[in-house]
Amino acid sequence: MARKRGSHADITGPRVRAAALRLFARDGYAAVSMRRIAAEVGVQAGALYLYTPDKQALLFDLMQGHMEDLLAAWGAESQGGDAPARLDRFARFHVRFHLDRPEAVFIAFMELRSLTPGNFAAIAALRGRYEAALEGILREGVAAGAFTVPDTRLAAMALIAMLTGVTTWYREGGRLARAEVEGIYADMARRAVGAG
Amino acid sequence: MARKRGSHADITGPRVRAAALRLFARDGYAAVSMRRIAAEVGVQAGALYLYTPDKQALLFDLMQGHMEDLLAAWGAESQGGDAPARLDRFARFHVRFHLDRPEAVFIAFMELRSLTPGNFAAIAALRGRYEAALEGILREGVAAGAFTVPDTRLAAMALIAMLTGVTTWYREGGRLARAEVEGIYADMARRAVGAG
DNA sequence: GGTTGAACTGAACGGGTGTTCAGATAGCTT
DNA sequence: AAGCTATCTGAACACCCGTTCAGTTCAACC
Repeated sequence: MARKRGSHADITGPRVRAAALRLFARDGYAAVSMRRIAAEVGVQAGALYLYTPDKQALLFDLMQGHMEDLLAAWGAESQGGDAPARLDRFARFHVRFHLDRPEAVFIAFMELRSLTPGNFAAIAALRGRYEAALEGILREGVAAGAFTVPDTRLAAMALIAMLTGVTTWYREGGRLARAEVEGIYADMARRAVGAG
Repeated sequence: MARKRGSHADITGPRVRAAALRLFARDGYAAVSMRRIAAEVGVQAGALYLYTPDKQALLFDLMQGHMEDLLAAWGAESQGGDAPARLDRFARFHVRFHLDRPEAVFIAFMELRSLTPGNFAAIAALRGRYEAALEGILREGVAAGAFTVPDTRLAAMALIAMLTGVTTWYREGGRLARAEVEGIYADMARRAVGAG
């Protein structure tokens, strides 16, 4: 047999990435085989190589796309306001963004070690830009006397870890609504840096 | 060939666990082969099965041991004091304990999905007890009017995520000493829950 | 100093891995 | 209606996987 009915690159390509995202998030990059991804898409393993040069590139593209989405989304939302206002927006944005794409977040965090050195460096650089964005807000707040933090780098890492952690326990339809969760995290972040 | 010179179960057993810990933490459970672990110990793959029934049990034992160590260590340190004092001790303890065993922490956090359902439930239960310990402190503090937290469960998860995050960036011999890091994290935790 | 048994080897088992590629087909273009 | 090409199959490649086990060797005991 050969070409399937109604098959199309525009359809299969995204389906390959979606299947890879789901499976990498659930079982981990190393534990997922190309055959498994292909089965999810309803195709033979060889067909995947029409859409990715290899398995590593599939992972890298997912992670890079996620980090670029993250930076672009924050870039669109970050402008204006003083440090406390921007920290509040950052916290809410971070929680919202991460709750919207738990699988991509999970992969971006867990599969760094599955990247080849070159790919790792590229993702680490993108991540560094995001961390620097938060640290910039903290430095600005410290300079303006609005925040009390002995070390802005440490505080930025601590806040990001705290906020990202929401994905480990939050379940849709649970006790708390998204908006409440956003608000509570933003409050904790604000207080953690000593803002009134 | 067969038995090595000076070989002994008392020596090889711990070496197997140490090698597995190191490799699982670095490359991930699924990405590490039994042959790789064996090579690290200086033994053939078959010999590993004198020390573990299978690969899954090797992972489970490492994780269970870590969680039990964690609970026992906190149990020995938790007694006495009011809620703010206990929260301070918890934060410092958590940071210190995690900085002492970054590899075990990494595995306990990352490899939950590599566990069989039964083993997962066992580890999740241990983890739940630890989270409950912190939540207990928070509830006590709220009842005494010392903390302001709208949701103790959320706050407990947020604090643990924040504190555990120290392992992702802290490097020995870096800019900050351990004691400083402990103190800063404890301050952030205290303020995050609205304690004076 | 001979015997025993714990510790380990090395080969094998069936099956899975990422990746390649010649060949087949479905749908678009002309 | 014919031809073309993007899309996909199915088999094969060389290699790695976790696990088992008969056989070998060394250290400790009697």
